[in-house]
Order: sequence, then structure tokens, then C-alpha cells
Amino acid sequence: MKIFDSKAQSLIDFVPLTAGKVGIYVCGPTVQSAPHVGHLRSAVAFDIVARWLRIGHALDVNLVRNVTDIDDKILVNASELGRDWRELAVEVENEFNGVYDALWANVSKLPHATAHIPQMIVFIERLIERGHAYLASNGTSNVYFDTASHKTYGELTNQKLENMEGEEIGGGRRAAQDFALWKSAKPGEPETAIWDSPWGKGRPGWHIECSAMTLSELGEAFDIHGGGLDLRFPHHENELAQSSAAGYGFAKHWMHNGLVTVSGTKMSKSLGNGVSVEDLFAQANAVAIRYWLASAHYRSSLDYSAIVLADAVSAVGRVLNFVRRAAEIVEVSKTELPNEFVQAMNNDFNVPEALAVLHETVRAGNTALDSDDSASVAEALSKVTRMAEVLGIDLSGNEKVTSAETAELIEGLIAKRNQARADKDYALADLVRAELTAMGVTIEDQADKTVWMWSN
RNA sequence: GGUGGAGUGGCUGAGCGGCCCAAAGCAGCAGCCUGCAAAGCUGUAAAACCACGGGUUCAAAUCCCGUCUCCACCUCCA
Repeated sequence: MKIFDSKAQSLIDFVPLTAGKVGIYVCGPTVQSAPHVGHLRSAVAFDIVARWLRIGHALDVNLVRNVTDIDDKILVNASELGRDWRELAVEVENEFNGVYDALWANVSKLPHATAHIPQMIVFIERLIERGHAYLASNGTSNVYFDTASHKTYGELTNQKLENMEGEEIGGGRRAAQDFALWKSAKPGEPETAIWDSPWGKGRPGWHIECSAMTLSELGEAFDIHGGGLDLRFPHHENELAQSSAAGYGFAKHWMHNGLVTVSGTKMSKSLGNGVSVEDLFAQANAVAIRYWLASAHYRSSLDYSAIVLADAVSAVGRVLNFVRRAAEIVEVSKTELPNEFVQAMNNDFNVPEALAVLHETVRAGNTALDSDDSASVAEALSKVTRMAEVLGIDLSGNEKVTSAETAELIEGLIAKRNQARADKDYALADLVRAELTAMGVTIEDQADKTVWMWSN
């Protein structure tokens, strides 16, 4: 199993720290505003990683995705809306979880920053004791990480301190690159966002929550740390600095997913070119969206367009059509994954290549269907089912709930059309079909019967 | 200025020294099937001269050098 380690900047042979088990920590959202496509891509990418390690390698995967539910932006957005920040955070988080659910991208654990404040304080104390953090010189309770004290600072992104732009020196810090571990409470901030600490009232800085939560959830050292490419610096660099300065092994490997772009430019909150989840779901169903999100290799950038989404709908439809037809005549049985599929997944999760195998199997299955070779149909169906499980393609995903009355109505129309066909009254038959189409129903005439399904 | 990534058919997107006269999907065309469709199968066009120019090699989309273009990070972001 090869994985591209973005810290080593090379492909590594993946060997779990503890035999049979894998600990993965992926940076989840800061719940400040609604999810956008980029969040979904990251979630799907790491969901596939977890699925493959579980299904393809029989590993016990502990996938942790944090929820950063205390942060400047949350406070700012809440105050702009005149709302309680905690309420906003919960609401946004629910929104995130709803989409993750819809896309089949769930995780083992969802630790919250606000539930780990004591652990963060302990962590910061430890850094101060070890000489890697200091209290601000301006009389506030700000605490900063001392980047100069940590000689490997910059190792994740291969940067030297002197080349970094840094922020303006302020807030009582010693160097531009030093970052806040603890932020002093400021006037006007809600009481509920202020915690006591050995240094005074305040709240945690941005990066410390992840270091503290990896420690609580996965221990001093764990296998993989993941997240979007845009988090490499400063967030992951700083996490790594904190945790290694604290004396912990931290992440053995790093994985970063590529970004979602629109016309070649990164989709981001600040640029305002983000495509909302509503936009996305208005154009395609969840299975197709997930397929699209996985259709480029996880390290490549993924360009968004309406066309590309429509392509995904067609491509998934092809798979789903085969499964539907095949399932009418054969059962899914136990079978091995195709070798090429396994090879592809083992090669740094090459999903596009794996999808090629999936489609080849579908074609073989369709050919078998056309030639009534039910043994081959069953084989193809079983393989497709297993591959879909690895990739998280919900094969029942296109089924819409239909009431008995609606089904009866549709079946009545189909019977009417088939009678017309038997009578060779094709004008009437086509009229009925047009009626069905208008209802959003697609029909398919098979040798001995007519089946129907909701159009995409 | 520093650090990374990318340029492959009409579109999306793999491949990263020989299995590549380049996977897979979408779109197009033709045939089969169908009353006609849909779904499906088969075949297939557009010079895919793999950004461009050199080089290494028996062999390069894949390695090296140079050039151009684009993107990301160094500020909040998956």
C-alpha cells in the first residue's frame, strides 16, 4: 500500500504504527458558515481512504474529524447576526453533518474544540515549561509559540523562517512568525467565549485545538494527519511545531487533498466564488455528487462546472442501471475485488483508475445481460457491488420514496400504454409515454415487461 | 522574494521509462436491438505529433536542461 506523504514529498510504503490499527486525524470545518464544495471533497477523499484501509486491508480504522467550534470568525459572524455564537456553531455543524451524511462520508469520532479547553491549557503549559512558548510582553494573557526556539519549524512545508512573510509583530509577541496559543479576552466579547487559564481569561488560538485533540483521541503518535492543501501552512505547520515541541511523535504521515477550483481558480470563502451545497444538490443527486468529488485523484485539483456534474450523473446512472437490471435476475454473492482495482487503490488511492475498472466491469456485466449469461451477470454484479462499497457509491441512492398511490398511477399508465402498443395504437402509446416523462418517470421496455424509474 | 503543484482528444480525467499507435467516463457518428424511443451492446471520426524547444536512452507523455502559461501556500479557508 503506497501513500504519498506530503511531508516527505514522496510515496511511502504504509505500515501502521500498531499492527492492525490505523489512527487518522482529518481537519474538519470551523463551523462559522455553511459548508461549500471544498469541504465535501475533503470529506469524501478521506472517507475513501478509511474505507479502503478497512475493506482492502482489514485494518481497524479510527477516523477522527474535529469540529472547531470556537474561533474568531464564529464570534464575528454571530455578532453580526445578533445571535449567540454557540447556537450558530451548533446550527452550522448540523448543516455540515447533514451533508456529510447525505454523501456517505461519516467518521468514527467528531471531537469538539470547546470540549477540550482543559486539555489545551495543559498542552500550552507543557510548551511553556519546555521553553517553546511565552507569555506576551504587553501585559495581556496572550501566549505565543516561540518559533525561534523550535529549530525544525517549517519542516512540513519546507520553508525557512527568514523567508516567511509573517504577520506584523504585535500583541506582545517576539517574532512575526510566532503564533497565538492563547488569546486574551477582549472587551465586548461574550462571557460564554471566555475561559479561565493560568495566564488569565481568554480563549485558545487557532492551531492548539488540533494538537490537543489528536492527543486525547489518538495518543502521542498516530498514523496519518489529513486535510485540505490550503491547511498545510500555517495550520498544519503550526500543529506539527506545537506537538513536536511538546515532545510528541504526532503524525507519522501527512496527506493533503487538492482543492476545488472554479474556472481554474481556487474556490474559497474570501473570493466568494464558492458553490453552495444547495447549488450542488439542485443539479445532481448525492451519489452523482459523490462520484464527481471522487472522479479526480485526491491530490489533483478538481474543477467545478455544471457540465462536469452532469457527466457524473450520466456516469453513475450507467452503473446504477446495470445494478438495477442485474439485480432483477441474479443475487449478489461473495467475490474478490478485481485485481486491477486493488492495484489502483493500493497506489495512493488512485480512484480514477479504480473507476475505470468499475466501468469495465459494468460493461462486461451488460454484455452478459444481453447474452443471458447469468453466471457472468452475477459475477459482475457482485464485483460492482464490492467496488461501490469501497468507493462509497450508494447503489440504492437513486431510489426515491414513492407512495403506493403514485406507484399505482404510474403502473396504470404503463398498462394503458402497453395495451395501446398491443393494439398498435402507437400514437396513444407515445402520448402516454410523454405523460410519464412529464411526471419525471423514465420507462424501459424489456423483453417481457416494462419497468420504470424516476428520471435523474 | 520563498515553497510546492499543473499543462494529455470536443469535454472530464488516468498513465509518470518499454504492456501507450495513451485507461475510463461524458458528448458525436454508424450499426444491432425497439413500432419509435429509453436502456444496452458493437464499431468509429476528428493529425490525442501527450504546452513549446533541445537533450539522454536501443526505447520518453513518462528522465534531464531551457522557455512559455496557469494554479496554490507564505493572511482566514477543506
